[in-house]
Amino acid sequence: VSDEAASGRGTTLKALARELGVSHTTVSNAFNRPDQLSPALRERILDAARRHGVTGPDPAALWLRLGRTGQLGVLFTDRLPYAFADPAAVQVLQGIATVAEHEATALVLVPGSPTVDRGTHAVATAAADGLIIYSIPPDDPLATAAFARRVPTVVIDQPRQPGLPFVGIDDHHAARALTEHVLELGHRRLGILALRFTPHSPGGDASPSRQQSITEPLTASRLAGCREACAAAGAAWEEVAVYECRESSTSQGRDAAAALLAHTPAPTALVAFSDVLALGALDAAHTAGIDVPYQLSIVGFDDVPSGATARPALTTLRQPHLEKGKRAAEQLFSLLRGQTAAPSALLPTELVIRRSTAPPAR
Amino acid sequence: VSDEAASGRGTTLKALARELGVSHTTVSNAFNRPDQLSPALRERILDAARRHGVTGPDPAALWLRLGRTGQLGVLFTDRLPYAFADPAAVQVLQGIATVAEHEATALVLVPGSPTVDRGTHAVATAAADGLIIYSIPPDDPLATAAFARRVPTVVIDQPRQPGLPFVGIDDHHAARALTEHVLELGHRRLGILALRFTPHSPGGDASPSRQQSITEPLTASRLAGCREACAAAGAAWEEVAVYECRESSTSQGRDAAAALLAHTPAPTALVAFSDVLALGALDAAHTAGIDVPYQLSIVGFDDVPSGATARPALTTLRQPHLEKGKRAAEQLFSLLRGQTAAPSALLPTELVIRRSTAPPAR
DNA sequence: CTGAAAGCGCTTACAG
DNA sequence: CTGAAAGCGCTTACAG
Repeated sequence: VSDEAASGRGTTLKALARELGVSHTTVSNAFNRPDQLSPALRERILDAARRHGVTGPDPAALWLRLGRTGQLGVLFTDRLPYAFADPAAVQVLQGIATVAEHEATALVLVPGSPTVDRGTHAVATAAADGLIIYSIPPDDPLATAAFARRVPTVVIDQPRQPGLPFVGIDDHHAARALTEHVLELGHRRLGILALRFTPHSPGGDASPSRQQSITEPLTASRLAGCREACAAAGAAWEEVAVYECRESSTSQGRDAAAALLAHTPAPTALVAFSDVLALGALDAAHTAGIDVPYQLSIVGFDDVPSGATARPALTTLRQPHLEKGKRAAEQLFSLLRGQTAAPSALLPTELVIRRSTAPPAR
Repeated sequence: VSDEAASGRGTTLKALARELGVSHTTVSNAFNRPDQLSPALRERILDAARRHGVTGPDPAALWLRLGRTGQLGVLFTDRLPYAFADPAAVQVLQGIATVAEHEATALVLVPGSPTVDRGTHAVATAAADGLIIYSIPPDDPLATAAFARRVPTVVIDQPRQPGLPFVGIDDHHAARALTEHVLELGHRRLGILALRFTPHSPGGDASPSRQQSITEPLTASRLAGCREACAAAGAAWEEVAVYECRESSTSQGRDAAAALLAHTPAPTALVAFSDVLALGALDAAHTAGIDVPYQLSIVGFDDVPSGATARPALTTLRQPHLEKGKRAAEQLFSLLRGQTAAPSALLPTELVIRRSTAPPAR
């Protein structure tokens, strides 16, 4: 019974059975159905198992036999490493992890793919009984491969899929409320730090014509919300400068703010689609010697902790990230238990006014 | 060929073979050994597969048959959800994810356990070819269960295991350097916001006698470094107030600072074992109307982004978190490829002096 | 180029 | 209370 090293696998239950002179089944029962054998024999078997470092049946065999792995798959954006750069996204994952810990369930984080094929493979192959999909472009091969699995699935934010429960917020409404706040302060020349328009668009200053080509639903909804607020306030949308940020990072926020501020006339208020982006803009303003909020107002979106402690503290639109993750995980677990799917959840958002906004100068 | 819904599994290669009137093997070859059959037949098979939503062989069967899953297990602290609250820890995970994405490999995040049994089970059962262990107490059942797997394993920070490669920093030396900075400014009354002493200790003010019972190697090393610096500078260790924080969060930092500042005489400098803790202390000082750095110096440990943008910007000890994760993942991949283990890596650290430290008042 | 056979490690009726 | 048998879905020599 010492083929462990060679096989890369531990001692098998069968080997244990042979050693003890009992049947394969009996060893299995010792682990799974204690009532099927005498306590004495069971102890003898468990003892031998311990001696051989066997903690239980082989997980690969279990999966094949039982058809479940006890693990949840998580598609955490199409660019796994980038997602960790935004605390808002991390909170979503933390929410998922909170539920997973409680259920003693492991989480399989599936990376998207530089190359299409291998990415498809990783999702198709992920050892998971169900999937949580967070912020994936609707036409991404990752999403396609995920849906092809046909396992219980819950979607957070994007992509909404007919028939699948999702958890999210009303992005349109939220962006409108945020923009209204800025407009009500009297600003008319706005700059928007938007998120990406399509999975592979180049980023940068976005002419109105480029705004036609947006395929990312989240960006489209928010931009539409901004536009609606402007229309209601009688502010000309053509004069709103939009900059596309490819990812939510402070460095993109800095670049975007610098570009936006170089417009003539310069915007008096910047609306960022994430706090991380807004924090980058804040930094750019500091560097340029621009006083926030008296020379420039900046608003974010998300309400991450560092926005609250920034100087000036960031006005933002709060959304419940932790709750998003928790809800999605809970829904997935009830799906897995065969309960009928909970209805999709639209979570509440809230405008949080702090110190980074003020009426325009002059 | 429509048992999909029932079985929870997709169409099998066998079913495909039956439908096409070819052998099981031939279908397998279509996926794995294109040279074993005619291109025309291969296309016919792949076509049928597509029609049935079959993206490849069943992953469970593959794992059992081939003995590998193509996934990496990650034990990300013993309390998975808490780890996401510290940006430093998240950066480690980001480093791991960067390499994983590049290798198109999924990551299995295994939660620790409220209850021992189930936690043990989750590690024992994780669908992983190798393990990365990050910041787990040496005697945690999670660690024990992980080592029992006997798969290629790399440890980050803790617990160092004879025979296993690890990636980390010299905590003793780093803490000493940090403390020396404070001492050189002239401070003699220090307060230390330490990390937990043992997995289940209560936290709070830590008398010298309680300091004897530390089992967490990281806390022990750092405290020893502080102590050594004090001894070298002739500062009495008995007068250094130590507070044990159970986890690295701003709220623990606030509580710790409040408790430490209530000592008589109050410390003139606070040394925190993480930036997140230091940021909490900074907040507590603000709230109490204490001016940092002129009435109180605060130093952190880690160098997370929000420490640099805090007001005042945090003096800290930088450690390369991203690099820790990357190195560990790279070492694990070379282990998995059968290369000899790279030697353990001790990564460099650096004292970063910013605005949160100054000579003591008076 | 194709197909029948063995076996990866296990669980679950089922017969004793 | 115990054990022999079937089968989960696949790959890999091997014989044709």
